[in-house]
Amino acid sequence: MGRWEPNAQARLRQAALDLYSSRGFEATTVAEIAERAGLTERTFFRHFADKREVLFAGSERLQELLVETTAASFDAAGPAGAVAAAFEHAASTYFPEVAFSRQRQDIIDANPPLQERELAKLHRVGEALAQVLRERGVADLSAAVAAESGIAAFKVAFAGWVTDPRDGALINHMRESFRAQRVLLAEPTPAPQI
Amino acid sequence: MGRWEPNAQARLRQAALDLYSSRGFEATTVAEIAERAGLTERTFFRHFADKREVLFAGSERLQELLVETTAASFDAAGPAGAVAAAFEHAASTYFPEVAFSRQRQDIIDANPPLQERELAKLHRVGEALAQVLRERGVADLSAAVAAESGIAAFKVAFAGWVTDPRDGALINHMRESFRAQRVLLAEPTPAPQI
DNA sequence: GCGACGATGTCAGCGACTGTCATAACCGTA
DNA sequence: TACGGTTATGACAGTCGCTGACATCGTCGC
Repeated sequence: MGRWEPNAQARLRQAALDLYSSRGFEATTVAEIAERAGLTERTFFRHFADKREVLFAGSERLQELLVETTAASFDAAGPAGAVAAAFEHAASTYFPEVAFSRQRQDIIDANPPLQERELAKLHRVGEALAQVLRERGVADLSAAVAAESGIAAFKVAFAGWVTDPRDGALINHMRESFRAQRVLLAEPTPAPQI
Repeated sequence: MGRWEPNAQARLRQAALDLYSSRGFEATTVAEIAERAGLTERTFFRHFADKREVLFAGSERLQELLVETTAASFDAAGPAGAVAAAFEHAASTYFPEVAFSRQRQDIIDANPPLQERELAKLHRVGEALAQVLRERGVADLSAAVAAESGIAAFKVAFAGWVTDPRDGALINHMRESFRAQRVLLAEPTPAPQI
């Protein structure tokens, strides 16, 4: 396929991860990444849209997975239930080892530009899930709220998992997070006026 | 204050908004903005951290407001209730006219980099609200979930408002969104296994 | 008036990202 | 085996966002 060695993209990703971890994201130039991978800067930008995207390539898979499982469990679980079920299913099948996720998250947490990209990816996932719900007859408002609320619970669960892996597998954090959400919002306190 | 004319920052912001609206965000260079404001590119970056920040300067005010009102209504409303109350209060006091918000949102919606920045700002608001709750004895998990869920409802409400202003004031969208969230998550459907 | 201080201008430079064209490897086909 | 088409890469130039360093202008207190 490539000109010389195979797996150009994988080599670029590995080189980027190494440098981001050691020198830091900002202090790493794309030229350095390319050089370490035995390629040129221009080639880097043919494989990744920008310097941040290296860390997020493959996230479409997660979105597809969530869309599929949400659609699959919608009839039985309803909007919010289907979204929760999808995230819990993904928690036990999609995510790599804690150690890897942790290393990746450390890089992201240390760099605002990367956090922005991560949030944007999650937001797109939310839009995709809302779309699934809408296609199944859920009203616009409810669909959006169910999807965004699912994202909210996921964010918290994932953050808790990488922060404190000794609490157990991601699936446990996920269940806890969704449960806490139900408990908190089930309280019959209509927001009072100020 | 300034060297020549006053209100340098306001002039820069206005110039940026005009150009972003007419030519588009990408097609506008910082040099053009500065020139239109009668200043230099370097001065632009003394007033705004980057090209995107022009659209988000002042968002600290919203965060402060939300933090204050969440703290104020916590005792009476509890975690989720206080967050909801804060957003509903902000909805009726903070946000400018629909027309202005709409124009601004059009710019943001048309440019992924700006969406990223907006999501990042909202995320920081969520962190601040979670911090408020934690300081009042709410457990980490519950605090984070309550705050993030509030952000979720707010996002939906705001999007609905700027999309369909004929549905009424932002406060109405906000109440509807939080109500929908309570209804959706109150359904006694524990997420079933897949 | 004079000196401290804050805001602006000027200049040089790095690095992310893009467009364009040339070139080297791969693939099927004759 | 030679050939032509396709695809990935290299090479080069250029734009633009953004920063550091230093000079300069205006304002304010004395």
